[in-house]
Amino acid sequence: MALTIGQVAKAAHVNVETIRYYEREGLIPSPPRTSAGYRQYTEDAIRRVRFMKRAQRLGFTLEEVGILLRLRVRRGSACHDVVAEATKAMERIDGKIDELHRMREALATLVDGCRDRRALRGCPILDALEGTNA
Amino acid sequence: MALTIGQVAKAAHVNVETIRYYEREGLIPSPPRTSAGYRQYTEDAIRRVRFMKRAQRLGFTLEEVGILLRLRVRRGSACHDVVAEATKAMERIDGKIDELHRMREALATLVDGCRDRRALRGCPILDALEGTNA
DNA sequence: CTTGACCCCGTACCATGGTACAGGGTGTAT
DNA sequence: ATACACCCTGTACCATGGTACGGGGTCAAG
Repeated sequence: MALTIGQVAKAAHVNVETIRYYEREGLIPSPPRTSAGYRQYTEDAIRRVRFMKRAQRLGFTLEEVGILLRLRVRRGSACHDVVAEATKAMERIDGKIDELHRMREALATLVDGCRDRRALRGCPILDALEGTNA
Repeated sequence: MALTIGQVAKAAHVNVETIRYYEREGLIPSPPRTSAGYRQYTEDAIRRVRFMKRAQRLGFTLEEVGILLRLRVRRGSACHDVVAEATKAMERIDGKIDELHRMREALATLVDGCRDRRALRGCPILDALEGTNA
């Protein structure tokens, strides 16, 4: 049995309006409707919305999320483009992972300093990120 | 010699208005002024702004960035709170890193599928993230 | 057969994070 | 001494990503 918009929203921990907003923006496909006009979703919609929220928390815009969601292998078609786009995305992800590792390091330094009751001069967070690429 | 707002903006690759905005929002300290009222920054301001932009790209809000920037060891003071806050931040960072690794995996799967000219059914990005915590 | 929880559409509004003037002063190079 | 790039304040505006109505239809339970 198909899911209503309310069920999808609940499962994905978002507002009903958010799902309609995504549909308006073309980020999730318009689902089939019942004769009364109710949207009918499958489980896939839940996964999709969860993915969108996850990606947003990682600093991707909805536009970027849309690009990721449209990446899929269609037979005989634009494989080259898919690989190119996916590769670009992977590079950006690697960059993010690196930056997060550096931030983590900085915080660890801060905690250590605190634990040792050593006075740290300056701001370790800034210090630890010193000299990284703009 | 002190830096003008324009020099800081250029070095941090942001707009002059952005720096004034951060100051209004209390995210960077109000710098001293010349007798003519010009703001006088040090190199530190550049690092600070760069850090803010970096953190934003990683999905932190300016408010969260503000909390991170205020984390530092002050002698004799609230070490416990600093450790607690830093630990929380580290956990959130670890979560982000995990999610990014999963996204990366998903993209790698997609690229492999393309390279092998195998037809993948469904969307590998969604599939690879299946069953992860909401 | 009505009540309550849910759905529809449309439009307006909101918070965050800036960006863009307008109107005026500064500083230095020629 | 005048031009030009830069600084100041204030206020208005903008894009993104939603959120909140208002006015109305739907459907299952009692």
